[in-house]
Amino acid sequence: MKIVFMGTPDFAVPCLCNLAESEYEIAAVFTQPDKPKGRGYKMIPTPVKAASLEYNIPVYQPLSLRKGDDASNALEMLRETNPDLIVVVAYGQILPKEILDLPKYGCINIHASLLPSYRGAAPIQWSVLNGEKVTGVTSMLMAEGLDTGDMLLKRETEIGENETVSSLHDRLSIIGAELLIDTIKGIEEGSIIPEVQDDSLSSYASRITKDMSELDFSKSAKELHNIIRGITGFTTLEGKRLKVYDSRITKISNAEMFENGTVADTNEFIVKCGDGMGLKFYEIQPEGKKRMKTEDYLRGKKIDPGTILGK
RNA sequence: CGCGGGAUGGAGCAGCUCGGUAGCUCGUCGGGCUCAUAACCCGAAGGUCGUCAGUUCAAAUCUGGCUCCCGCAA
Repeated sequence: MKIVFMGTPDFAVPCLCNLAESEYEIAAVFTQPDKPKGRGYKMIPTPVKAASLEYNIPVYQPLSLRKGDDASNALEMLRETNPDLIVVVAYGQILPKEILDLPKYGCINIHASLLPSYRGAAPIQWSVLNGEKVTGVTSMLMAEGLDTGDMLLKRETEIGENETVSSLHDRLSIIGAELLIDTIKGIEEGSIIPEVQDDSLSSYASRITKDMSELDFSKSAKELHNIIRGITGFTTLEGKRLKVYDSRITKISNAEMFENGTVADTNEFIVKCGDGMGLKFYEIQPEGKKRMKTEDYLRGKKIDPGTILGK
């Protein structure tokens, strides 16, 4: 079985590695072009590119698969390669019909949700954001619509009450890598019966934007906790940005004494939220500093009683 | 050369403006108190103040270069 792999971020790397170490042949890897990123606008290779180079697999980075010279070159290259299967994992580009129809077994995709729920760009974040208790990974045959193809295999996993997006992401990426191998085996053996998605049950996980992660303390502690877990919250403390990576919901006494967003307990960094519950910050990152446990932060920094966040 | 913050015993910080004895909150180790303890008391170890050079009688502190970390923006 000759395979072409398409993927870009960290999530796709375990899939690529599993495949590279399997009996299957990866003829080529497609990933998004390097872009100037980060401080100083340095060019950073995508995680999938970095991994591909480790395995000495040729990497292609067309600007687009749908239009321009890059697209026609890519199509031509794919025709020459003539893969039996194209595997797409968080590639970040839409595949045109000519490519979808090209491989003998078609194109399959690994998606980090239990389809038809959370189709789209940010399924992991949204499942945490919405406080879901269960999520999973689905493999599917790709169709022209976004994550609408027929489903092949699924695997579930529970989301812990205080689980953060990073641990869930890592777990799903491992599960996805296993599911990918199982799916390919199943396709070869012809043992999988594709299942059509019920569009009436579908939901869409749109891209996450900056403003969504700003902590608004008029919201309930639970909502804020989910934002922190799902997309990392931020607020301001004494005019400086404070990222919040991990938190716990707690009760606070005399909640009515405090305005929303007040640090009700300065020894533990518990903040009063809109529903009268408290949110204890567990892991934070002040501007210009490293990410650290709140416990460590408070050893050096004393918060003035009555401090209100976000102002 | 996109804008900005930072590097001080194991952790988190202060000290730098106005150069001259290394500080704070913890942790660690030893001892004490206690039925007991993460509580309390006493004591100890542990730092060439990121790195290289310069100014100076004297540099954590002033000047310049370098390395690494981080926030914003993309």
